Amino acid sequence: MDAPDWPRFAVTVDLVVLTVRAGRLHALLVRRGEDPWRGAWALPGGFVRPDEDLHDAAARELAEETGVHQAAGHLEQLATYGAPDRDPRMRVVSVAHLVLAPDLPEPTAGTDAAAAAWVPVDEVAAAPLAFDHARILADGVERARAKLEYSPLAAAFCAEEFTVAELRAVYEAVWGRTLDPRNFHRKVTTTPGLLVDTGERRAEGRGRPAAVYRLGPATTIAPPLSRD
Amino acid sequence: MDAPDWPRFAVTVDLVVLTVRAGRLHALLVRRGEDPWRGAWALPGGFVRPDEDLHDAAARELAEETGVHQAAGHLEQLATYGAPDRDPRMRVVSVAHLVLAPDLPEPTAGTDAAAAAWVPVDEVAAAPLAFDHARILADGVERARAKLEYSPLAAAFCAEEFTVAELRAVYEAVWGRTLDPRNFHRKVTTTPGLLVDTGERRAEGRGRPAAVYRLGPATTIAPPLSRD
DNA sequence: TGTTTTCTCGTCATGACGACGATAAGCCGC
DNA sequence: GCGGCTTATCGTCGTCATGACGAGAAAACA
Repeated sequence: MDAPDWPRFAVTVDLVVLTVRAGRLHALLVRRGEDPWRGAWALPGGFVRPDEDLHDAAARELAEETGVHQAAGHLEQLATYGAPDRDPRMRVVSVAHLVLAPDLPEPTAGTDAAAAAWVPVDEVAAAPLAFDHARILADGVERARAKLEYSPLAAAFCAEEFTVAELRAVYEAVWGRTLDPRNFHRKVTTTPGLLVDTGERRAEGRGRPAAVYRLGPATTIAPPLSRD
Repeated sequence: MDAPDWPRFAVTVDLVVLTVRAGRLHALLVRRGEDPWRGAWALPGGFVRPDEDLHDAAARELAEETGVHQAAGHLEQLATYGAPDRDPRMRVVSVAHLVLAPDLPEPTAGTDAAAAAWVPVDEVAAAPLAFDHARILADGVERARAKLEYSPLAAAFCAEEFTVAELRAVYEAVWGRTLDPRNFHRKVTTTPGLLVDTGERRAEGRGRPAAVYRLGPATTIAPPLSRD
């Protein structure tokens, strides 16, 4: 009755892993060791196992291939890419996921990948990506930029405790523009439930020490911040 | 070299088809004619063909199974659902799509489906859906509600030419709340590029005839409408 | 002890919005 | 034809959020 004559596909997860380093938005890329696209940069990813949920597969590949453990940070599904010719070997449907991670101490400690590197997203155009990964990366970056407007997701780029200036630096790096420190401070500190003051304060070198906050229970920023 | 030992999955598309009828948001559901879940309501959908893009598969299934041609309306990818046990027969990964369609003259002229019907979304809870389709439908409805805030997508529920009152009726049906006609009128008519006045006006029974508009080139509504 | 740097609080004008009044322009029943 | 009803459209007003910017607070540095 259940004749297995349905078309069969390979299903993979691809990962758009973003972080903020040195004031710039970076993506995690790996260098391919096999054909096709041998030697080209690609998004980390791999095949989904037979009894594995998509989300679990993404988290596993993240840990396996990049050494990034999703303890901190944020993982969400991005979109699915399934053009018939996107992989010349076979029919592959890839469920792309978006990861926002704080800048890790171990930058590219990959177990599996030939080489992994953080690449500034505005320099990726110079190094063509394998398959349709350029499009996937662009979609992931756009999703991240959009979500910072109305969600507290910027904190996923920070440590658990952070200052307003650190949070603002995330926005400036992701959006590629400067924000007025005073208006930004007013916005994030007066949005109810967004930030919780830990009472501590921290001096980052020069200047007056900043209050240290932790993320509050708010899930949205309404009205949103605007990137214009 | 390419040993075909990768896990193989069946890939389907499922459709969340929404329309506004009689002032209420409806979803298009089909009644299943096969086990499992025989006799239960389900989302329309089907298997992706070996050489077919995901978007094309969704459009094909929409036409085949529901008789809805996507000439008017809007089709976008929603999300992908791939829990290992979501279908007891086999490992199925489903790429859900969201369709927003104007109220069609032929409501449920299905070619393939045993029975298809428009069901008000707030009555779906009374009739449990097959598989994880309740979750998919909820995600689709939430996506539609959210997108009306900042995009001109409400017009996808209308004919090509429409009045401000018709557009407002869409918002009220999708959001399940009333909006002030005067403030709504001000918002949509003063947002640059959102509406183009056709010069015509149309009398819908009682009351002063309304100006007839067509969608303009604007792609976003900023600042957004708020559903509170 | 200044000077610089950064954090934080205020001020002010502008713009968008919710609540609502008022007018315009068509139906309907008599 | 004439009010009455209904809907569309235009205005007004107070409130709130915002961008631009001034100014004080609190540290490091010379």
